[in-house]
Amino acid sequence: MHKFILMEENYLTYPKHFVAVDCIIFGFDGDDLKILLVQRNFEPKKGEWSLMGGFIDDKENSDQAANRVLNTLTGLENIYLEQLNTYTEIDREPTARIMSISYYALINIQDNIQINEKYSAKWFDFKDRPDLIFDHNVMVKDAVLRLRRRATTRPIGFELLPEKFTMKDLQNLYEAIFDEKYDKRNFTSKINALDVLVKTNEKDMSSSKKGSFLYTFDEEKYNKKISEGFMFKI
Amino acid sequence: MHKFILMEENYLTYPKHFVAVDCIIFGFDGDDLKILLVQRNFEPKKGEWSLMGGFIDDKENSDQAANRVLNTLTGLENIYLEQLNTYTEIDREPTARIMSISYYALINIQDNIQINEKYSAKWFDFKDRPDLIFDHNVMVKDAVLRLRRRATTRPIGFELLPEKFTMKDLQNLYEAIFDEKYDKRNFTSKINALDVLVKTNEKDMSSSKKGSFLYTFDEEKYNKKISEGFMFKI
DNA sequence: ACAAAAGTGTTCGTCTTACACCCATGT
DNA sequence: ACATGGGTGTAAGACGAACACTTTTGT
Repeated sequence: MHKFILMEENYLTYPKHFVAVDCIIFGFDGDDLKILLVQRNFEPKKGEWSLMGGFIDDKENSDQAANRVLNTLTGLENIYLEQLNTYTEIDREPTARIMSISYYALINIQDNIQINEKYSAKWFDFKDRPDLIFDHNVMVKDAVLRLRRRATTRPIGFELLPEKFTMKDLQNLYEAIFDEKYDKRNFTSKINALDVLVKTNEKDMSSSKKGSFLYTFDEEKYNKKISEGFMFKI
Repeated sequence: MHKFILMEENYLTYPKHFVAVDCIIFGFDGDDLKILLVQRNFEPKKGEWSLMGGFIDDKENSDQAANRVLNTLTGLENIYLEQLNTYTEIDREPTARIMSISYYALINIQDNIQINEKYSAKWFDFKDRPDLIFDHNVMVKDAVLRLRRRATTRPIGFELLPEKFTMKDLQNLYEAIFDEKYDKRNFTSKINALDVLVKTNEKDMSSSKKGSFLYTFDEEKYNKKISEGFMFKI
């Protein structure tokens, strides 16, 4: 039978635990959804692929830890990060009991990122990612579900696309996230109905002879819509 | 500048933390959404209202800890519990740094619950709950958002209603969760379209002279629908 | 002139919403 | 007989899904 441990006096007699964060880092290159993974350079499981993680320090909260980890790996600041789940199985890592709070990040690959070489990190096609250590596969599966939910709730492109993008880019992004194909006409009119994009008069000439118009997000309108609680359903 | 703490060798040099669980316990009495709160019987904030919580032991994961806490308070087993967020602000409690993983529970108040008297717990109308200690108000706000999301994704009545219930009960429950009123005819036909209820030939005579039919959930159909990924939108 | 991608509207069916009257029964 | 809550259907509008042709321009 289990010894009772409830919130009572004498805090200090209770056990303490290692707590880490692990980041599921999503990117988009215009065609495919990507995930940034690191190759472990220490035992156990040295050489295998894993999420980028780090322990939480005494002087930071978990959001700060996740930002720090991400910044150490990519040099980026102010990245979109969202807490997901906390994994607490006793034997989830073999070395010691370590709880882990997962975070997912959305980053725009085009911001030329200087990946810290110390961590042997690599972008993988999401659909073609390697098997990961420990429970990291589960974390990734949970994260993509959240990403999809988030994408139905708000147009997520802000974070994953460059400042200017074509309608095709945006459609490719949604198709990559949901692993589905959409009709171009329906997609366009749904996006236009949202009324959060601004059509610039520049064209991207790289993909066709005709060229396709570039759009930007109207951040103000977008934030207004969010605060009014709109839902974006593809 | 911050000292780097990343996942590397020498796990044991990293700091450890207190980690607790806190339970947001929802109930439904047929009319109103309820929340079960406990009055602290120790300092700090002795006498004030809070969520029921407890520290995570070395030999249990957080789900088990949440179940234990809930069981200690109510004597109930196998309650629907779902992990929510993890709160890690350094000063979220004044005594020591304690991280807390929140869980929400759905319980059917009619199962005559023997609340452990040691904890001076009390059911409050959700809309009329007292101010809570620390960041527990935030936890509750986050929890009700999740409850609403969950309720749009699956008919949640299983957990919050007694085995047999009237259509009115179910409507009252959804109205309580969303704090909105629905049209009786539309509600009924939407529920019927879901095809997960079984109409018994018993009536509840307590609410009217005519009496109203009692329903049960068809658990098999319900699980089948869930696995097919249906969405229940009110 | 042709190849290759961009851009654009309409129709049909389904779902959502608004709305009001009769029913069964106990008193 | 009447008061109380229970139970039911329909019409109008909004929304989602399916679908194909014209435009532009570089080669």
